Amino acid sequence: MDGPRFEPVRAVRAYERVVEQVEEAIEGGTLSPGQRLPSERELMVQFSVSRSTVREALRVLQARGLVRSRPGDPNGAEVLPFSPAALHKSMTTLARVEELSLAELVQFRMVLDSSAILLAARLRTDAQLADMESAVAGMRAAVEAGHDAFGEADVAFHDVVARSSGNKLIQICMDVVRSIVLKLIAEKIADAPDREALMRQSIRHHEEVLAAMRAGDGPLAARLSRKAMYDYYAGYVPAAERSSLRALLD
Amino acid sequence: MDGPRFEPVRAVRAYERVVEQVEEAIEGGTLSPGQRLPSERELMVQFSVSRSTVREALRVLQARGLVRSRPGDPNGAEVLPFSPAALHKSMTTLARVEELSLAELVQFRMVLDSSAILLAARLRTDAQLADMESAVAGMRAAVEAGHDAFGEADVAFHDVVARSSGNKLIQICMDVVRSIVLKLIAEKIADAPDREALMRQSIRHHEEVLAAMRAGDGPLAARLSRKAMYDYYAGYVPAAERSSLRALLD
DNA sequence: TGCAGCCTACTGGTCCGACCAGTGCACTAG
DNA sequence: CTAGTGCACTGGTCGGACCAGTAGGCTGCA
Repeated sequence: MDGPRFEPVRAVRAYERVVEQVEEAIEGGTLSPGQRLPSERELMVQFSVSRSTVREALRVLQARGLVRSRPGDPNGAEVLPFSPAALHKSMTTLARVEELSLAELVQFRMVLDSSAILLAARLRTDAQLADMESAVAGMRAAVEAGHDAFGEADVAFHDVVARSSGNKLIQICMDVVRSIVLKLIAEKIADAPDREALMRQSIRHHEEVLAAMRAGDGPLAARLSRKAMYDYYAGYVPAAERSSLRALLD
Repeated sequence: MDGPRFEPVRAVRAYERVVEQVEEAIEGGTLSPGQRLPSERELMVQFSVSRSTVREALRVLQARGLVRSRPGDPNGAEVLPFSPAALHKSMTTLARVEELSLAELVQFRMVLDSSAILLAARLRTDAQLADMESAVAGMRAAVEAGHDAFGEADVAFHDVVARSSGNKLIQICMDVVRSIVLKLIAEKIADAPDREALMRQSIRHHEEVLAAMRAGDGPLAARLSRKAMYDYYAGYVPAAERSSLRALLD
């Protein structure tokens, strides 16, 4: 026997215990979205801490996207429904701190997008397929309307696909990573010399993927989507890292 | 013309502007990990706000994993290197709020793991392959040593694979999702009646995957890994959702 | 009776000043 | 030269104060 092994009691600050309790109440369902927390002055009585402490705790909870408070609101802070905002934030930070290269982000998109397509090809409903059709139609219509509209239609297509995959985690991550990638290369895309040709090629690619999905051939659709994304983004990735992207092509 | 469209100026709180400035300094590289922020009393002079405001800002930055402060430290808060802790936290919340089912998490792991294996099969170095071999050897040795040791060896294997994929984002997401899944079913696994048989089957699966990677057959290795993970986890997933997992098998 | 407008009692946001328990460093006493 | 002791800081917490908002009840007019 080593004798009783005592853990070092790391000092736990007061506001942390407040955060903990509220967090458990929310995650445990005692507090559900839409409900209100007591006012700060009431909380400071219940927890018997000062208002500063209560407020620091609320700031943390707010940063985690769990609650929101509005000045002047006669009720206390509002418990929010979950939103991937916090996830989005931390992933964006990860990318911004330059820890992530564009190649890694694009590669991740290739993985997620093709997986979503594979799943959607097998699990989609007819209504969802129709939504995809109309999204591609929207892309066609947007060629003339300028680059912004085209981008939006493109995003709409991938959104439908992500929803059709039936996996919310894939959907959220795709959304997050896509917006990061688009922000990173927004100006480069706008300056592309042959924008219209790129758009038409992109539409052709989407039509091919869609056809494969309609036919129920998931693996083909997935393969086509990886190829399409490679063709679209490879130019923006430093040549040295392109081979790691090609490793995902068959 | 609609006339000039004015955006509603949503009230931006003082502490938010403090957060913003510090965040930009960190993400822009002006402040790099290991460096110290000025003390709270110094910050309140620089930003000309009260200490409460400074502290609320610091709480937010701390919640985002960007800084850490220690009581009594003669220097100010420390700028932290990026860690996926915040990512982990938000994804865990997402899972706890019951927004994410076990099936979705396992499915996501199947996608990420098989993609990492596909990439690793093509991009791995010989040293990394050797690490994988020894990880599997560790799994064999751990069968007798009990379930915890086996789990650790298993994790070690997948960690090497993730590193070998060359994609930090895949690596981080795998780590986060894996730990969430393992926590969700930890007790169920411990109670499994035929633990040893499961371990031996798992080892066989890993050996097959490893053989395919050694041979450079990425697609085969990826397919095997999806199958292996399905076999391992399907039992814990409600029957109704299993079909969505099978959609990833060929 | 009906409604427009004011009034009040709250809310959160910010500030100030104070105290405490830690920490590191310089200085002192041996 | 070193061991020990203060001191001057740090962050954590507290309490009180003021402000600009909001919502809902109340009043007074039509």
